Amino acid sequence: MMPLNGNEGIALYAQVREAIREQITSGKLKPGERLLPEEELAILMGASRMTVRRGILDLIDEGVLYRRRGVGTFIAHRHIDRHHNRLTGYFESAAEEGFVPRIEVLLREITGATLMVARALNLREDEPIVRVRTLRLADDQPLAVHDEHVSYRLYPDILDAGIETRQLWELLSERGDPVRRAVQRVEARLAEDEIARLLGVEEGAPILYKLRTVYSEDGRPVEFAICYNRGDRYSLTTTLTR
Amino acid sequence: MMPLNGNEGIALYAQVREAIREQITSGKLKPGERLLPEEELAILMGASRMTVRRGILDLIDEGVLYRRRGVGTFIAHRHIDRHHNRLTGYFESAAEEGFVPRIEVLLREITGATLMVARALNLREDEPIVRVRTLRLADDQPLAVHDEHVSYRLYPDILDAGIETRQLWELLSERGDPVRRAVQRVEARLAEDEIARLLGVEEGAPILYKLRTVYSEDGRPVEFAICYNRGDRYSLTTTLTR
DNA sequence: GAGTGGTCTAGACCACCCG
DNA sequence: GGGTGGTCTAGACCACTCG
Repeated sequence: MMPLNGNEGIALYAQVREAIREQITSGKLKPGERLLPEEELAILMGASRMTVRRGILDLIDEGVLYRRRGVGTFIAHRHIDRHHNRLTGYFESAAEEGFVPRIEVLLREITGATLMVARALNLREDEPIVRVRTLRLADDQPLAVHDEHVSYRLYPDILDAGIETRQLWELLSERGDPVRRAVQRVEARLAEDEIARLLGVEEGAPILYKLRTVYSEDGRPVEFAICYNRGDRYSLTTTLTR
Repeated sequence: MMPLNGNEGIALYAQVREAIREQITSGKLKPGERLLPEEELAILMGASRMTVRRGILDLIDEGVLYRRRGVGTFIAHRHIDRHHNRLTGYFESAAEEGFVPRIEVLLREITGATLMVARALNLREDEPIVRVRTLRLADDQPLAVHDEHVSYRLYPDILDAGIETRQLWELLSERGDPVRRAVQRVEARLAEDEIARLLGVEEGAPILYKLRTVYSEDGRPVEFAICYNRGDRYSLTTTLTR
């Protein structure tokens, strides 16, 4: 472990974190081996113990390291294990997973909130909302139908903003409501007439049905989506921690 | 915000965190309002700024607070928003969600790893594994069929340990491999003959199909499960963060 | 008892945002 | 320019684990 070279503009704890990560990915530190104690790392890297510690804690959070009190900090096996709980847009996901994304707008309207939508968005029933129904295609094959809802009062001009090529909440971010987290629930269902037709599957084909509420930084719900995903082409991965 | 009373044995930052949380849940601090600056809180609560900060950061992680650089720390709306990414056992979940859990062991055997199992557990194909198939019931209604797999070499005596009433990985924890995280993938599928019969549904009924690999603290995969969940009774909730 | 991580302090300087 | 959070320091004491 060498002293850190002066990467100016990057926080020291981040440099510590990446230096340790580099030692692992380069194979100088192997799974199961013990990391040097915080104190020694601090001296070697020319940082305070608290700073080294912060870098280490980041890596523990990622599952790259683990520690046992009174014993030491160790390199975990299988640090391939990414977090799968990042909120990403359709185009981002496509870039990561390597497919060509396309979105077709099937419907856009201003209508009254159903009870389910109203509850999710913290509105009263029948309050005006913008509803956009889109078909999402991956490599030109239908993947999902989304029904997205936002409050019309909060975002009266959202329909003019190029929904064809952007995820709705990317637009919301630019309007001063940066989305920060989402809660989604999935179920298995069967395709019914219209959804089956749109997705190009038989009626009774399996559908991963997903309800997603997206919250802005300040904790307000800003978007609610009902998603019908083709069971044969769509799966969802999650990381759980104890 | 009062000075902390001497709750001995509890870390000061945790007391800070809970004191702030209490101010929010009791309504003394309302959504959208600004929290006192770190410096002032430190003085009021009789702790150092770094300690107060740590408590605040915990709450930000939970989505209870949010902050803007150079501006302040604010109380988020809707702090109902729990993290849904906690790895819990069937009996824990039942206690939280309020149903009566029951597990019936359908099959237990020592067999060779299929390719899928071997890949997940980092073994070679045909290496001996313990396989346990269980039926999980909620309020005496079938909910899911699980096929759980662990390495026979690592846990030769796992079959003697009361799988009927315990989740497999709870036993693993007691054997010195505390489970720490899991990665699971879900898809929608249709029930086929045997699974349909076991779950008490028609063939072609929707099934939430889940593959779950559970990792121990040190990052080794310790358990791999294939789960068939009844689509009409089972849903899965996840929190995503940006 | 020696070594480790867990907590905590009382400062400090900086970057950012606002009026 | 004044207030905020973001980073960083150089110590300190404690709790836990292990031989």
